[in-house]
Amino acid sequence: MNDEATHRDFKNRLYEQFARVGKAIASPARIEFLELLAQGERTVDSLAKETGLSLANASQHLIALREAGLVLSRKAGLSVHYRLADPSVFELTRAMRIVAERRLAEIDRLVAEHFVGRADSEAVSFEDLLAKARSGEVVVLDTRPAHEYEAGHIEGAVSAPVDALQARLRTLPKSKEYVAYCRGPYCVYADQAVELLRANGRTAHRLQDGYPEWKAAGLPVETV
Amino acid sequence: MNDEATHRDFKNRLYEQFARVGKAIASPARIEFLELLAQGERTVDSLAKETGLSLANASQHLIALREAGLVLSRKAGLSVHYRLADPSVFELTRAMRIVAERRLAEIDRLVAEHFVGRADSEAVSFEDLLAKARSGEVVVLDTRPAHEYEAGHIEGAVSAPVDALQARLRTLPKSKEYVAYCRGPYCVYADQAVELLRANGRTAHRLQDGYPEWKAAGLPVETV
DNA sequence: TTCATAATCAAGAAATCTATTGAGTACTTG
DNA sequence: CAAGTACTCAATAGATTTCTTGATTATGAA
Repeated sequence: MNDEATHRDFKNRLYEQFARVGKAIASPARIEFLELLAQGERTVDSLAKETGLSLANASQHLIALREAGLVLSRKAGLSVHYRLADPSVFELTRAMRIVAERRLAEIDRLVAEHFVGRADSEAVSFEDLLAKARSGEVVVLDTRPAHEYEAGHIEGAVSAPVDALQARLRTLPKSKEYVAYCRGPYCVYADQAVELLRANGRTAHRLQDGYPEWKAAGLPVETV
Repeated sequence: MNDEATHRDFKNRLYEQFARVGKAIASPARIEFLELLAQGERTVDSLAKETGLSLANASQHLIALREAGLVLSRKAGLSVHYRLADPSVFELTRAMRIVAERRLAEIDRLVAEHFVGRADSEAVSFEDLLAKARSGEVVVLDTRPAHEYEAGHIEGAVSAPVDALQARLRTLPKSKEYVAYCRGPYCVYADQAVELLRANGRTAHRLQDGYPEWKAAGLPVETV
């Protein structure tokens, strides 16, 4: 087929290409962007503001992600909207997260410290939610910012951004059961919502994972 | 739960941990090591020789992988043996490969150039092989170096390193059908074996993927 | 004990990556 | 058209990564 030297050269070039993808997820800032983009399309400006990075810096990171093939962009008016290029990109971030969770003790320490009092046993699994949803007794609350809800949410979920939840309490009857979700396993919006709801006499639980995981599992979603 | 600043700090620390894993797969050399380690345990020296890196350099990369939690090591006599720390590490490399294949045109170009004449349609899928194996008419050839076969191989496969295949031809009757596999989709040993077998009047096909993929799929494996 | 081997450590040069700053471009609005 | 906004580009300092070289440690063999 090919000689030894040619083959070594091929391998080197191939691994170099794979490494382009690896390098893309080698920076905390870019990993955070990928997590936010897993919720839906976002502009450079909005990503920069949410993460606290300067606009120029955010732009450079996004360009790096685009050059590694992980995201795509489109220009609309003044803004440039970035989005994940392929579902496989979310799978990659998930694979990275799983390795980190299994192998880095530091993660356990951080999570235990930050989510004091969060009992994993209280979280509702996707199967549980699907079963409850059929019974009609459960209200699913999307606690992410409104624009993320609009970009896509769990079928039948109601937008209830955690900032605005207090004001919406009147519209949430005590007779119902609530399940709150947000961006993913480390997102706190759902936890905060559950806390607030319980403090106000509602029955509420957190969904085990977030919207991107739900969507990746092929479960029903809705876009406005 | 926690205030805004504390939460930002938690996120930063968390993404930093994820990035440790990302950084580990951001180097072509380390990616190659992970692919080799997916075949089974190997010593620093053997990895250095196979990849052409200096011993010190190989050692440093392996230490970096260990510190990121991706591999484990054990000392036996003079040698230190490294191995993948967890099946999730192979899944991570696979996720990276899939993103690269889907998103980087350069990969298609490289593969098309290097594997001239390789028809993907000729490859045998895992299901095909399982069906054929039951009929008993197929011989499965492991074309990797002997020590990789010994570290673990597809159940029922015969070790037939491609270097030694010519000499073994006499023991391979023309009446049988052969399926050759090796390290993975970009490994050429199986292609070379198929070529040699066909040139000598045998019916031979390449298996679609390699041993690590077979094992990850939960299909039957054997260790000596 | 002496020697050889396998691996790691330590130090340094070169390359690469990251964040910042300031300028420049494209587009929208008044 | 002028002003403002969103983004990118270009240049740069500082940090990090990579590879090399030579020394050091640990183990096994003679």
